[in-house]
Amino acid sequence: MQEPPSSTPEGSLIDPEVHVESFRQAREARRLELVEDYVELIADLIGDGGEARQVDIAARLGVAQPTVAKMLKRLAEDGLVQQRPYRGVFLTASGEALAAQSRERHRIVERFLCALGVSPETARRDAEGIEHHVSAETLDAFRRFADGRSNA
Amino acid sequence: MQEPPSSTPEGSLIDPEVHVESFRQAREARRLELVEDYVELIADLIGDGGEARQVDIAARLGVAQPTVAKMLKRLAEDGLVQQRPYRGVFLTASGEALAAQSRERHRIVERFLCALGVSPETARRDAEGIEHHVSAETLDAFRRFADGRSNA
DNA sequence: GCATAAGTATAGCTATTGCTATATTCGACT
DNA sequence: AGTCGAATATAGCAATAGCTATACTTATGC
Ligand SMILES: [Mn+2]
Ligand SMILES: [Mn+2]
Ligand SMILES: [Mn+2]
Ligand SMILES: [Mn+2]
Repeated sequence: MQEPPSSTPEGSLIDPEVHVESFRQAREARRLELVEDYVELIADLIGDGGEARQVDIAARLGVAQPTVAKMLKRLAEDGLVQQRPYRGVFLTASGEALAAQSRERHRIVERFLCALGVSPETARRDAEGIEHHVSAETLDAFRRFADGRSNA
Repeated sequence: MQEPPSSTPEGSLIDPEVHVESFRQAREARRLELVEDYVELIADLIGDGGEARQVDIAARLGVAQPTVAKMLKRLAEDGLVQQRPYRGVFLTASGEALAAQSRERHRIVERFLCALGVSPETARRDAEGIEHHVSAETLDAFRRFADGRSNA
């Protein structure tokens, strides 16, 4: 069941080796989703209140505190955050870099959806998931569109 | 920029109870991603070659065959597919319904990205992930934009 | 200074999604 | 019919991401 030339009836399917690239990219993006959301949220909490506590992270993510504790340990192992026991968590240089990048992309995606005519509430909700699957090229298209709409 | 009263320094953070809604929606979408991709792919394989075999599903998703076998068992338990041992897998009525809906949304997202000026290759890759996080309202905006561009 | 509340750490559980290795079955060809 | 390669089934492992329950530490109020 491969059919390189052209003999099959319906043709909604592309080449398997091309098809698999999309799924691989989506899986990779899914793998990074949580990390990006965490560092972005930590950066926001520090910027807003000077510190990022587990309870606040847990409340905003909608998960239990031990879930946050476990993830912070992993982020620390990955060199993205530095945590002091029974204290808040802080971003390392690479953590800050990833946070800044994630936040900027998030901002652009949300602004783009609004520019397209989506309500602010829906734009906020959908952007939280969409942001992680937007490539540099698509992000550029989003940015251009949103800029064009606000200037016009 | 929320701060109903006004006391904290920076204000990039919204109300926690509003914030958590976005994360919950994204988590729920992530939970359904794989199921949607599977039924959509199975529908395409059946439409293209008359059957959906584990090897072909695995090759297109870029995962190992036992990974597919395990997922098919779960889809069968959920009543989305029907599998005959050592034979291909087929969609139930609800499986077909979910597949049709997922495929349509996928198609609209990819077409939208192309209409926005993104290259077909990037549109294909990004759509594979973005599709799962697009709400009905956003999908409608995508559809309108793409229709407008093709008519103009 | 101490009691108590709040926050954090830790243990242990489950479900999901991937993998490799191997046994079994099916199908096709001689 | 028997053989052999391809496909499937199954077992067992690991990482991720969630949970509850509970112990421990810190901070606050009196
Ligand atoms: Mn984000
Ligand atoms: Mn997000
Ligand atoms: Mn799809
Ligand atoms: Mn997809």
